[in-house]
Amino acid sequence: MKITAMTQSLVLHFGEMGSRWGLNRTLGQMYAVIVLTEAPLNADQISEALQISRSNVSMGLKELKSWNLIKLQHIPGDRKEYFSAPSDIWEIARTLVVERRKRELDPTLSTLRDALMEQPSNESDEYTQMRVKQMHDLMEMVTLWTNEMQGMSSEKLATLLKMGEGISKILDVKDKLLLR
Amino acid sequence: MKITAMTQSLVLHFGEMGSRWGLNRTLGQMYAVIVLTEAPLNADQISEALQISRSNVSMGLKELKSWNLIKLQHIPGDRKEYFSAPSDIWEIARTLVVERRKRELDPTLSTLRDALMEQPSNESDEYTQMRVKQMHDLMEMVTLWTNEMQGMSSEKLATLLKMGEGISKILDVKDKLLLR
DNA sequence: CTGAATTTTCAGTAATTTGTGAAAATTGTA
DNA sequence: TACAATTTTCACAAATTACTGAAAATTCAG
Repeated sequence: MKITAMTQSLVLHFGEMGSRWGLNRTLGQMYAVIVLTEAPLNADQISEALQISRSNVSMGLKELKSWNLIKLQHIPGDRKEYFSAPSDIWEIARTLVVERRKRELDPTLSTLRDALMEQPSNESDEYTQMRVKQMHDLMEMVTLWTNEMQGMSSEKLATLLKMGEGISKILDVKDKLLLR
Repeated sequence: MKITAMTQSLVLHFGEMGSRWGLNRTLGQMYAVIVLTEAPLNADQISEALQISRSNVSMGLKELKSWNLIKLQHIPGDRKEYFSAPSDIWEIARTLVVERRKRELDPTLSTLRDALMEQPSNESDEYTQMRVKQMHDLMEMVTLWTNEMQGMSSEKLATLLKMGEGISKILDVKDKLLLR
């Protein structure tokens, strides 16, 4: 499959960024081409578009599946598997947030909890546990938020995010009008 | 410098996580020991605590400086440089968010803008641009939010984050009571 | 059930990233 | 200014991660 110059340059950029996003170059490129192309793509097309081996594509697809970022579909009369990204960009964002949380926060939260269970052996450990507690509480709040986000419709999420600079004011209003 | 068993196990964990956080193993370990230790540390102490070379510490500190994650201080009568993390965990979180945004979002936002300026050469490019527009708008909103976050006090940030499941309700209330 | 089409696995290699020691540069005090 | 203490740089080595082709496994139409 041939890709346009515009797609090509975007694909290269997302490849560069891939590693910063906890993926890697190839995964970034693969997801870019899938997201930016309207029609579902099969592995051979991706392999050709990105000039990477078929086996590399297979491994990449496996990874993208584990991130829940792609949808598998079949085309009548064609035995190949075709992949596409959700058409709703908010759905992609929601998925990314929750999957990153799983990978970046959950394991740490569990380790922090373990550390809090231990008996501090001296003042140094007491300070350490104090810090651990702070981190733990913060991360738990972030987890609550990402869970909340999962339950929100794309419309509501868009509204919330659009509030941007308004959020601080809403907080004030809430304090003043609703909770006292 | 000797570190306690508790700190040791936390340091190892943060090392593991380091790479998932856009840092790397050593950087994760270094920041962990700095955050979890009450007293400011010098490069030799870090080198000894983590069993890594002095030059590696130097490079790591350089990187942590570029992330604005550590504070340099001097101890009277000692020529060495000592480093510590902010005592306010929210300050650390704010810094992490803005620095990650700089590295993970800003460059992409700029690339997406460029792509939107181009003239689509066919329908395929038109679809691509539509997707690019969606991503661009979403990322711009996230940027707005992180900017907003920078201006918020730790107390306010904690209040906001604590709202957790309440956020959705606040949104509803805002719609009903305040904007009509 | 058979076999061609398709996908996955995996061992070896290639590419990239990280870590080290030695040397250079910088700092600050006497 | 001179020099010892300290930090930084950098070329190379070590470790890790990513990619490939070939072979194995799976799928499904006939």
